[in-house]
Amino acid sequence: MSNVFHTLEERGFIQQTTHREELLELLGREKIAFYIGFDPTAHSLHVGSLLPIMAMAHMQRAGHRPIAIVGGGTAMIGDPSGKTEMRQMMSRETIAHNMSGIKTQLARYLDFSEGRALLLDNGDWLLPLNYIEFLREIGSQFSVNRMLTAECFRTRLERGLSFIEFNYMLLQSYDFLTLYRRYGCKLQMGGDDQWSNILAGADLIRRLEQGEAYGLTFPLLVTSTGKKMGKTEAGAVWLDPELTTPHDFYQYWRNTDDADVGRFLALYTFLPMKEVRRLGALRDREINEAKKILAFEVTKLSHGEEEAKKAERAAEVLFARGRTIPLAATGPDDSGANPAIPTREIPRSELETGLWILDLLARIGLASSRSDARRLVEQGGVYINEERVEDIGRRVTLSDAQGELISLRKGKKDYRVVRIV
RNA sequence: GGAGAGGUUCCCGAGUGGCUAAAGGGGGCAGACUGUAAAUCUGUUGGCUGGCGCCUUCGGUGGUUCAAAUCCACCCCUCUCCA
Repeated sequence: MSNVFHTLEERGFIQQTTHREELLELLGREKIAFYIGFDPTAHSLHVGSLLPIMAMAHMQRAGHRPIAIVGGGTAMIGDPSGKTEMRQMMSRETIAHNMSGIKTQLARYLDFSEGRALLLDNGDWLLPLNYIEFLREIGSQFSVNRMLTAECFRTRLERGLSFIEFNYMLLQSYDFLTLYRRYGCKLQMGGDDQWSNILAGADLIRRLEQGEAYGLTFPLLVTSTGKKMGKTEAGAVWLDPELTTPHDFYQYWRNTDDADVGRFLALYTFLPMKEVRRLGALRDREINEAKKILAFEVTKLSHGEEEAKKAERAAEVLFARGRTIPLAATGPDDSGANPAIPTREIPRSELETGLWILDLLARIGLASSRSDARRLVEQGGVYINEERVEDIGRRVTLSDAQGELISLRKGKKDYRVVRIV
C-alpha cells in the first residue's frame, strides 16, 4: 500500500517536516492520531482553510484519525505569528457559535462517525489552567532566549509584542501535549507560519514524555500573482453557501491564474495525479478546460454535486459567446431567471412611471451610491439587456422588460435581474 | 515615572494658514486588448447635483482667524529612548 506521506508530498502539501524519515516510517506502520488547529474567528471557514482540510481528508482516507482543534482557548490570546497587530480577543459565546458552523463544514470532508474524527475546543483544557502549576510544568521547559530567536517573534520584536501574545507558543505546545496524552496524538500539522509553534510542541512532548511527536507544515499559498488564497476584492471566499454562493465559489476557482491550475488541482481535488498532470500541462485557450474541471470538482466537494452542476450550467449561459441575454434557458426557476444571478424585485407601478438608471443601479446594489452609478454609466460600464447605457438620464421602464424580467450588467461579470412584481 | 516622535481620505504616504476633496504609490472599479486568466494601456476612485455649485472629511473637544488638515489649549491613542 502506498504511504500517505508520499501522497501528500506528491500533491504538494508538504513544506517542512520534523524527522522526515521517522515520520514517513511511522505513517506507513501505524494508524495515528494527528491534529490541526482552526481559527474560530468566524462562523464559517474560508478557502484558506481548504488546504489543511484536504490534508486531513487524505490522512483519514489512509486510515489515520484527524483531530480538528478549534482554538477556543488560544483565540482568547491571539497568535502573534507574522501579524503586525495584536489580534482582537473573542468571547466564549462567539467562539462557541463559530465552532458549530465550522463543524458542519468539516463534516463535508471528514467522517466524524464513531469517533473517526474529532472536533475539540482547546478552551476545555486551557481555561481551567492554574497559572502557577502551568508555569512550573510547562513554563520551566521553555527558554526565553531560544524563543526570541524564533522567526515568528522577530518582526514583532520590532513593533512590540505583548506578554499575552508571547505566551501563545506555550499554549499551543500545551495543546499538542494534551492531545498526545489523551489521544496519543503524534503529529501536528499546520501552515508554515506555525512552524515554530509546532516545533515547540513536539519538543515539549519529547522532553516531558520522552514521546514520539512530529510536525509537518503546509506551504503558505499565495496565487502566482501574489494574492493571498481565498481573498478577492469582495473579501474572503467562504465555505458557507450563505456567505459565498456556490456560483461565486465556482467562479472563484474558474478564474484561477493559469500558472496555478496544476498546483490547485493537486491540492484541492482528489483527481488522480496522472489526470492532474495532464490537465495542468494544457496551455493557452485549452487550459480553460482544466479550470472548469477544477471549479467543478472543488465546488462539488464543498457544496455537493447538485450545486456544482448548477453553477457550471449557469456559467455556460452567462459566458456563452455572443452574449445573449442571460435570463432564460437555465435553471429550475420557473420564472426563467437564471438562479446564479441575484434577483431584485421592483413593483410594476414604479416601472410604469419609470426609474432613473442611476437610482436603479444604486438600489439593486450594482453601485454603492448615485455618484458611483454616475461614474459607471459615464465610463460605459452599464448594460441593460446587454445593451450599453449611453445616457445618464436614461429611464428604465416596462418597455425594457423581457417578460417579467430586466437584465442589468455592470462590467464584465456582475449581473443582476430585476423581477417585476 | 521622565524625554522625544507621531495619529491624513480603503492602505502606505505627502501636505504646516487660502490655489486642498487634499500630491504620489498601492489596492478597487470601469474601458481597450483577451481565453470568464495574467500582463499591458486609458479613465476613474467622499456624498448630493442635468449643470453652476453645495455639503461632509485630515485622532477628539474647544479656541484664534475673513479663512485651518495646517496656528493655540486640553484630552485620547500609538511608537522610540531612558528609569
